[in-house]
Amino acid sequence: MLHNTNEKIQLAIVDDHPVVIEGLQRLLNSRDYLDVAGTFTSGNAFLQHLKGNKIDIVLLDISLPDINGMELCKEIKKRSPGTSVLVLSNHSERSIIMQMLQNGASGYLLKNASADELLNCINEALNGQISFSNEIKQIIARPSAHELKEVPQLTRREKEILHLISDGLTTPQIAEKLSLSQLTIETHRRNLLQKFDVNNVAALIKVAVQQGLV
Amino acid sequence: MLHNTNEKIQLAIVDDHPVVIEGLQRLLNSRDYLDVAGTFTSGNAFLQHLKGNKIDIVLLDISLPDINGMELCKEIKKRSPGTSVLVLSNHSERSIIMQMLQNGASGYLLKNASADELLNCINEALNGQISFSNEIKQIIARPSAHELKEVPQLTRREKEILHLISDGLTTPQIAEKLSLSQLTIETHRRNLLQKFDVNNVAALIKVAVQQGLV
DNA sequence: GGAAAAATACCGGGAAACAGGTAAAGCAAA
DNA sequence: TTTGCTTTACCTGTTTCCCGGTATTTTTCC
Repeated sequence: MLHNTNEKIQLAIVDDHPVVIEGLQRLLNSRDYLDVAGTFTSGNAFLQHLKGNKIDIVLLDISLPDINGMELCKEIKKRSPGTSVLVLSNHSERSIIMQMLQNGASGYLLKNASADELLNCINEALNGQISFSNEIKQIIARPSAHELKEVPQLTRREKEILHLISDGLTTPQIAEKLSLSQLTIETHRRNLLQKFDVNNVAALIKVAVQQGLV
Repeated sequence: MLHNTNEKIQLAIVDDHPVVIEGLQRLLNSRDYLDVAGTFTSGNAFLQHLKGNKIDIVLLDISLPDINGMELCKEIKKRSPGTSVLVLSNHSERSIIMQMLQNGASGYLLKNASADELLNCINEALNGQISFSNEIKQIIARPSAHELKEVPQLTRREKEILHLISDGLTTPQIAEKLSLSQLTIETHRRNLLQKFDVNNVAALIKVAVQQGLV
C-alpha cells in the first residue's frame, strides 16, 4: 500500500479549470514524495493516459466537459482498480457524495478545503483508506428528513414479489415462478402500490431502491 | 461536539446477544469518560429509552429481533439527530455498509475489530466524524465489477423522460407535460428499454436509481 | 454544407397493468 | 378460542405499456 521511500507517488489532476490545476501543482510539487505525473482538462484524456501509465491517485473534479465525473470515476476504478480517486469538487450535495462513494471514490473534499486537509486526505487515500474532509464528513453524517423517510412494513410475500418485480418479471412470469394465480400477484401488486402510496411500478421501484429494499 | 471534561459521554448498546453486550460493557466501563447509559436487546426498547434520555452515541447491531437495523438507524436519526450511530455488525457486504451510511450511520465496524479500533471509532464519531474500521474502509474502497457497470449514454430528452417516468408519470401525462405526442413518448420509452437492455420499466428504474441517474 | 444523431410522430395489435370491488382460507398472536 | 393479519383468488372494465415496424424533421457536429 504505502510505497518505498525511494519511489515517488504518481499523482494526476483532472479538472477543467487550468487555474485550479496550476494552483494544485504549485502546492503538490513542493512535496518530494509526490510526483504530479500529469494534468488533464478532460476525462477522456486522462483515461487515455491511464492506458500506458500507472497512477496511484487522481484528484478528480466532477464537472468535466466530456465525461460526467461520476461515470469517469467508475471507469477509472474499472480500468485501474489500484488507482485511488479523491474527488475535489464544489458539489456538496449528500446524494452526489454518496454516489461518488458508491462508484468507487476513496475520498471527497470541497475545493475550499485547506492545503493541510488536502494533503492529509491524499495520504490517507494512499493507505487504502476512505478519507473525507471534515466538512464532507459532517454532510454525510447529517441525512435529510427526505432521506430518513420511513418505508412501509412489508410482509414476507410482499418483499418477495417486490424483488421479482424489480428484476423485471411480469405478473404472468411471477405467477408461474411462485405457482400462484396471476390474480393473486395482481392483488399483491395493488397492495404494494397502496402501501407506498404510489400509482405505478416505476415510482414503487424508485422508492424501494432508494430505501435499500431491493 | 466534544463534551466538557466533567461530563461523561452517554453511550448505549443495542445487540440481540447478551454476551456481546456484556463484553462491550466490560471494555467500555473501564473508560472514565464513557457512561454506558443503557443496553438493549431490541430496537423498540432502545427507541423507548430515547424518548426520555439523551444518548450521545449508540453501538448498533443490524440483526435485531423486532426492527431491521437499517430502519432502526433511520428512526434513531429521525428522532434524535444528535445521536451518533456506530454500527457493529458481522455483515460485511458493501451494499449493506453503503445503505447504513445512507440511512445516517456515522461509522461501521465488524465485530472482529480490535478494542483500540472500536474506541478510536467511538471517539471519531463523537467528533461528528464518519469513522470506519480499516477493514470496512477497504471494503468501501473496492466496489465490485457489478457496481461499476457502465450505464448507457442518454440524450438530454431521454434523461428528462426517464426522470418523469421514475416520478410515476404515465405516457399520457408525460406527453401533456412536455407538449409532445404520446407516440413520441412511447418511442423514447422503447429506446430507453433498448439502451438499458431491459424489458420493462421496473427493471429500467431499478438500474437507473442504482446508478444514480435519478 | 453535408452527414449523422436526436427528436418527433405514426400504425396496428396484443399483453400487461391498474382500478374498483369482493371473499374465503390459513396462520399467528392475544 | 377468538381476533386480526396474511395470503390466496375471483370478477369486470379501462388504461397503459410493450412490441414490431417505419418515416420525416430538426439539431448538432465535423
